[in-house]
Amino acid sequence: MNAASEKISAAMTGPEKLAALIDRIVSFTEEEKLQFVGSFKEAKFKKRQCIVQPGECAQHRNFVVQGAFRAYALDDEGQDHTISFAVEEWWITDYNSYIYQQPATMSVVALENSVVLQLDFTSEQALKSSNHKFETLFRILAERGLAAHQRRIISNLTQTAEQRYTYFLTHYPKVAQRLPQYVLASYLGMTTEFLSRIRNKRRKTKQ
Amino acid sequence: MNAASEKISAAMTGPEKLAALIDRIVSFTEEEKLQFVGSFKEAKFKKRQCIVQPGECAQHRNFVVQGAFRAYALDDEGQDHTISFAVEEWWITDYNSYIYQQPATMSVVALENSVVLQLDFTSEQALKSSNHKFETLFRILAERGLAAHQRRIISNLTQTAEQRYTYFLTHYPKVAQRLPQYVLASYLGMTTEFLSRIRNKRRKTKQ
DNA sequence: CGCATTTCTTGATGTGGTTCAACTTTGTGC
DNA sequence: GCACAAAGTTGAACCACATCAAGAAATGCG
Repeated sequence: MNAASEKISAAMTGPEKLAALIDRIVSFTEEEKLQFVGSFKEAKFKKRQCIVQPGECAQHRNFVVQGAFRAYALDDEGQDHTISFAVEEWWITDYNSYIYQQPATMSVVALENSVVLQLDFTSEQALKSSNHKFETLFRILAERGLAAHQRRIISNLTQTAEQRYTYFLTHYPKVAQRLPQYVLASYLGMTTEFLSRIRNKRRKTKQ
Repeated sequence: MNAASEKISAAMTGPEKLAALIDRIVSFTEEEKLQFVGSFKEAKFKKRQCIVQPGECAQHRNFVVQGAFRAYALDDEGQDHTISFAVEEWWITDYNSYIYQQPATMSVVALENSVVLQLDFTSEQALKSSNHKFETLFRILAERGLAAHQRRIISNLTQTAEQRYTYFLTHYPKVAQRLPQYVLASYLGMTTEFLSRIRNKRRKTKQ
């Protein structure tokens, strides 16, 4: 079976998921996939465990095999803001810290007991210089991330809290159910109280 | 003289600026720099001229040689929001449109009479596949853009309007003077009236 | 199971920032 | 250099969303 056409399913192992994912972005040989996936190490984290801490350098790019994580930062008043999150087959780290190898400004924690595949910075450099195709893969990942971040900035600037929630709900219905409300609220740039009110209001008008 | 150590100055030509810029990111031979820069075409735009329009595909990645541009989107009420801007030696386009080659959602317009070097999508693909180093260069540009966008999202989520303005002012004092106030205000996520009040208040408390 | 902790809800009140409108200043094309 | 357009200012009213507080529900864990 050709992994390029393979749908990623919960039944697959972590390495299988990762191999299938990269094969959909750039076409690889079996050996290349093995080399790529072999550069990652599996790690398990319990709920509330931290994989990146402010002040310390983000060592890894993390591919989520099972579970969920969120990255958050604190403001001057100690308020918590969700910068990004990740569920199965998504990536997460403090990119600013990872790519510049500087101390992180945010925390990344497990929201559930989770399994990830971790690629450390040095191994990533080795992969990229060993094969043009790996360089291409990371370039595409970065570009897509850039485009997604730009869409989020547009959404934050142009939409109201309720519009952002509605958008999220239609595009990520499963994730919206799975994330704790305070995580979703702070990701969308509002308080948990306000999101509660929005949901309440929508429940009433819907039926 | 080695371009890697060369400071970019207003006296340089567009191609010289571009060559110096890429050489600071990845080390290139003279031929490589010529090949890279040769793939760009110079174009001039008058103030208020549009280089990307909503509905049409962003054809180019634009390197600003002289002048200034801004990218903006309109919300449901027709309000104008500055998504990004660029002055000399910065890049600008609708990335989402450019990388996926889909219709743009935003407009990019010249804020002054300007000169740019334009790389069209097909030429960019050719460059990337012809040489691993070019692929690396674009990967690094995308990564840095991603990190910058993430910092902006954090700033929008965690800071007040005044804090964002203060931050901008200390980090980009010249740009802050050069951009029209309504552009800066909508970039920072506030109205031009409110930025006017912030500036006014700061003038009073400073002296 | 049962107790503690975390998460969510709801109301009352507060505020950072917007809106609208009228005016002043600055820039620009002919 | 004048006329008109574009950009910036100021005040008053308003609103989307935050804050605070207190209780209810859900979750986790010994």
